[in-house]
Amino acid sequence: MVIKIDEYSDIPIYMQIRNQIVMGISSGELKPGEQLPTVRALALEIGINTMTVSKTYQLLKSEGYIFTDRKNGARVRTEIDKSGQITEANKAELRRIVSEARLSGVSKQDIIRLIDEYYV
Amino acid sequence: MVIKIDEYSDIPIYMQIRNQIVMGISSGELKPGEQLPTVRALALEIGINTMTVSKTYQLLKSEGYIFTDRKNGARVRTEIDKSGQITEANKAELRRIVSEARLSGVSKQDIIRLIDEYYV
Amino acid sequence: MVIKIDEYSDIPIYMQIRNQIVMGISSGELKPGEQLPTVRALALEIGINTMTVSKTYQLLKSEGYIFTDRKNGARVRTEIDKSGQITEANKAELRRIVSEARLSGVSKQDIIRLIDEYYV
Amino acid sequence: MVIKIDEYSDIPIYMQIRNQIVMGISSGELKPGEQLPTVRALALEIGINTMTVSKTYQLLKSEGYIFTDRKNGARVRTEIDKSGQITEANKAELRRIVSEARLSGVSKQDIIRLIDEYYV
DNA sequence: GTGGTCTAGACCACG
DNA sequence: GTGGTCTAGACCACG
Repeated sequence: MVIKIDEYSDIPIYMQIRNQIVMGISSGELKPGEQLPTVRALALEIGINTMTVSKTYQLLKSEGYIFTDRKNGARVRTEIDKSGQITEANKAELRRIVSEARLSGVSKQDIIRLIDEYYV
Repeated sequence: MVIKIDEYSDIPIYMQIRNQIVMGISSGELKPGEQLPTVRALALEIGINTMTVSKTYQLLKSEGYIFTDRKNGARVRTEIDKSGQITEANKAELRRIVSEARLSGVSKQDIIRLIDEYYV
Repeated sequence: MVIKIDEYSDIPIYMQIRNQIVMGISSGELKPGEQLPTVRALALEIGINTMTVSKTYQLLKSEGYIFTDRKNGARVRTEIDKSGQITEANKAELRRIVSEARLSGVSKQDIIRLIDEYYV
Repeated sequence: MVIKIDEYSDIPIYMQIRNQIVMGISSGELKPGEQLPTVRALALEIGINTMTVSKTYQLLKSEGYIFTDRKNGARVRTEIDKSGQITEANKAELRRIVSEARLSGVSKQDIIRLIDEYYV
């Protein structure tokens, strides 16, 4: 899986990587149990500090998306918590996005079409 | 309109205020042409510095949501730009949220139900 | 001559009026010697404070564009100073505008075409 | 690049800095990708508050002229948006300047000569 | 070390 | 009275 960093983005690098890995897991590009690159390898590949990748992995681990063992490094969890809930933070974000879209004249149908596209 | 600040949030105060005002305009709680509280009044009400509120108003102004004049203070714009487009940043956020929701076992229908609720 | 105020503009009202009168004189819409509306009449017409119009007239007077006498009120000067020079402030502004236009990919010809259009 | 502040100017300090940086980028004195001084360094050099410089950088960032990251500070963007358009505000300013110049007896050729000089 | 945020307090032009 | 600007100083996340 290729990680791409947008240097112009306001989103911190460690969070950009985290988001792309989460989306990779969701889309199936990263399979349950699949090995992630080592911190060192990914840092080298992207051209950033190992500390930054390490931060990403720790975050993903604390969120329950990956697990690490000493032998095999980081791997995608096979059983990701299915709370069936959207987090409060994400609900708030969603509401903000919908409000901004609506004010820009975007129809509800257009937003739903995007959901359709992203929910793979 | 009541502005509520979550002091533990990662979102900066000026941005929390901005988001709530944008959502207020979208929901109709804030009507086109309606007067916003003065910088000083809002700062006093929330218990924060006037500079912070001022930053919010300048942001909202630069985004075309409100305008200010020195006599009347800040007011909601009557004609907000209708690009008909969702910004790229919001699309990326939406995609992230959908991915996370899907991984948590949230159905597409549930997300669409939220869109329905927020798109007032 | 019709004065139009843009309430969304960052330019102070008194300056907006001043600019439109100067452009009116330059375009010939306001002839040398022509009577301007009284402070009170113009304020009423635009729907603003008389103080603001008064400020405009004092500025125009100090700049040598108009003169006032007790009998006839304000009139356009017949002999406006022909220094043959662009003010330093206007040169700086012109340079800024040209720089911004150039960075936006506007050609020199396009700018000159605008000069042509505005130099009536 | 040397930034010079005119403390007697009506133009706010943060805007004077902004204008000089934009003109520096346009003239090529500041190259794409080039590092800008840090907020602290520039504030110290000019003898103003860091907040003021910070405001300038945020403005330039929101306008798409520069970008910032926490590691390297601020840098000139390599791909500045080429709308190919002069903004409405700049057109209005240009029109005002042309009118004033014309009234001062400046010929159209003289103005075009200045455009020629500034469009580097 | 870097920019980003925030405070407390001040002065200013506009209207 | 209003927003706009600026200072001096502080703390923070990111990397």
